[in-house]
Amino acid sequence: MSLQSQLEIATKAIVKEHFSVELPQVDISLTRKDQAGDLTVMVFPMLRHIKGNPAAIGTQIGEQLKATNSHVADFNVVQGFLNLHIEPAAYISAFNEILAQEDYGVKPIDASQPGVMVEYSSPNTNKPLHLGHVRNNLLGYAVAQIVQATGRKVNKTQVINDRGIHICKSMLAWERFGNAETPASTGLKGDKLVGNYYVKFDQEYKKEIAALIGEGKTEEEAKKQAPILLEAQQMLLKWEQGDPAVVALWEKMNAWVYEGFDVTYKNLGVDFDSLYFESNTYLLGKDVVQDGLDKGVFEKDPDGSVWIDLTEDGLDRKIVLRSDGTAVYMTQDIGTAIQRVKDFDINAMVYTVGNEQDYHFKVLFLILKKLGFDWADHLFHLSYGMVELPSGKMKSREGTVVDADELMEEMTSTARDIAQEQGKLEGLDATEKEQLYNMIGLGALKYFMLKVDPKKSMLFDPTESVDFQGNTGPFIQYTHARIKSILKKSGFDAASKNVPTDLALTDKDLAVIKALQLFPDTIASAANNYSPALVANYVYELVKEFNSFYQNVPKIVEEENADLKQFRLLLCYKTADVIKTACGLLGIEVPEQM
RNA sequence: GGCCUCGUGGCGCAACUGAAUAGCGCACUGGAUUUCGGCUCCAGCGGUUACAGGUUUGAAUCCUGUCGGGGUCACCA
Repeated sequence: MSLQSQLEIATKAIVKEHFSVELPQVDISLTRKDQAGDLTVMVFPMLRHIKGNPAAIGTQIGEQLKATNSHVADFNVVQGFLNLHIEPAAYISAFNEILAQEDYGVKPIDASQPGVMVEYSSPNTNKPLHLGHVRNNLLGYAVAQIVQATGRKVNKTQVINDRGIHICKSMLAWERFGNAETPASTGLKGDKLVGNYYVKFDQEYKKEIAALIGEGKTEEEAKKQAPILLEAQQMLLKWEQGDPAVVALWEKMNAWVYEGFDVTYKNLGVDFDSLYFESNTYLLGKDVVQDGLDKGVFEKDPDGSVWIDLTEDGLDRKIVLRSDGTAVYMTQDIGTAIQRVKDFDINAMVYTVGNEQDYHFKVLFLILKKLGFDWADHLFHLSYGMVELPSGKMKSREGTVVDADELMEEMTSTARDIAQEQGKLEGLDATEKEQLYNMIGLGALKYFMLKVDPKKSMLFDPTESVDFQGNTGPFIQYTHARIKSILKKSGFDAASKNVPTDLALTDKDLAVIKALQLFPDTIASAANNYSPALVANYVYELVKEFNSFYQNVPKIVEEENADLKQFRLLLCYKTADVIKTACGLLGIEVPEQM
């Protein structure tokens, strides 16, 4: 149990004894650096339960804590802040506990409890993944890892939008202009090839529109009447009717896309435990509509369309079934959610989807709740903002798409330049070097994207992200590599893992222990908030604290006090370990040397 | 226009969800180390938290309004 938790319990007990009040919770935070003390008990929030002067209450609690708790060496009270001075020995024993844990910070999975499904990526199959997908994938994957680290089962999934007019457009253009090209014959990744034909379709479509306008039609008419579009719509109908030729083409081209996606996912370092194909799920949810009508949640209009009226909840009236009886997006999502709970042992779901769909998910979750599903309270829309580049905005419909593969390639290439110039790469063969460049380039990309609060739109600056200094992935990786180097040079032996509690430590030693101690709480909080940024910021803080220690402490390798030397090496060892684990949660690898 | 969301030093981001003098990185200025790794560390400069009210012992955070950016308002997905 962490020091904080122990002191929370102790404080509650004291308050109960001396003020006869049961506090629901006690806030204990790290003492600000400019104040004396280690941990601070917040007295202000107690004023709601205890009447009196905050300083006096603080003093009374402080005196009791000092008298009864061996960890508390002393205290001071400033206004409503009770600053506790903790015995160094308490930190040393905390550190000993940390050392004893193999997977410090990570809880083993409790298979008996229902899990969480985390959906991310969910691409369309008509074009390659782009910068927006990268943020989506990194966020979804990291959240999945973080939630899993708290001991919950996690199922990573994606909904593949494999049907619809968009893929028919690619299919049609390929059929017409493709000359039977294949990924094998062109050497192109399958998703790129199919994406090219999507672009080709659009070009032809625009030509036809221009021609029709030339014939005197309005733009609106032209857009609806362009022959190539009509043909694509025809193709979609045929697909829905199961036309063998169309289905075969559809299967062939989608297969190309999946091969391409697999490569991108592999390079990004993400994976999935299950897949949902929209071609299988797009009809789901219709049966629930009747159920909703019976329950009075939905209402039927005279034309046969079915709606839900959410005006009382401050939202709109939303359609859930068309007048021709076919499903809409919402119907499908309702059905898919229900299906997932049937398919897997889960009672919570996270949807990683851009913030342009905030409204959709608000409605979806509300409908599911009104339909009475008990798991509907545990749905979360991991909503994220757009990624912009220094040069301007990035969005697929504006044409200037940054391709995910190319982005990763560029990051690796930049990392290669920097590392070749200033890296320590002795003893690495060519393959290992390439792996390292890849690790650094991707680490830069991932860290930069994940350190930002998901819901905010962000600016991705590739150059800044690969900087070896500052708040970047490579800086963290570098620190890890350096620690490993120190351990190697020192002949460190991890077998002796017990630090004598009477060892005299400096503030810098203690500061690193304090930082290490925060790791489990950080993971818990990141999981509760579905926020990888908390983990990212934590690693950075830890790394800074370590560097400060490293700089201010005499050379460890030459330390003559054997106990102190071993302690400091253990501190290095465990710091490296936590950096690695924390980065792992973010999908970032850390090198042994760089 | 309605609804949602964001607005923090020149730039990029924090602030444990209401607490102390709003932190950090880049950039800029000085300094320390420069044989544990080229790095790193220490210090300085720089903010009326878009603006105006309000609630509170206490507000970047909650409420109201204004301004500005983004999103969304399909029997598309």
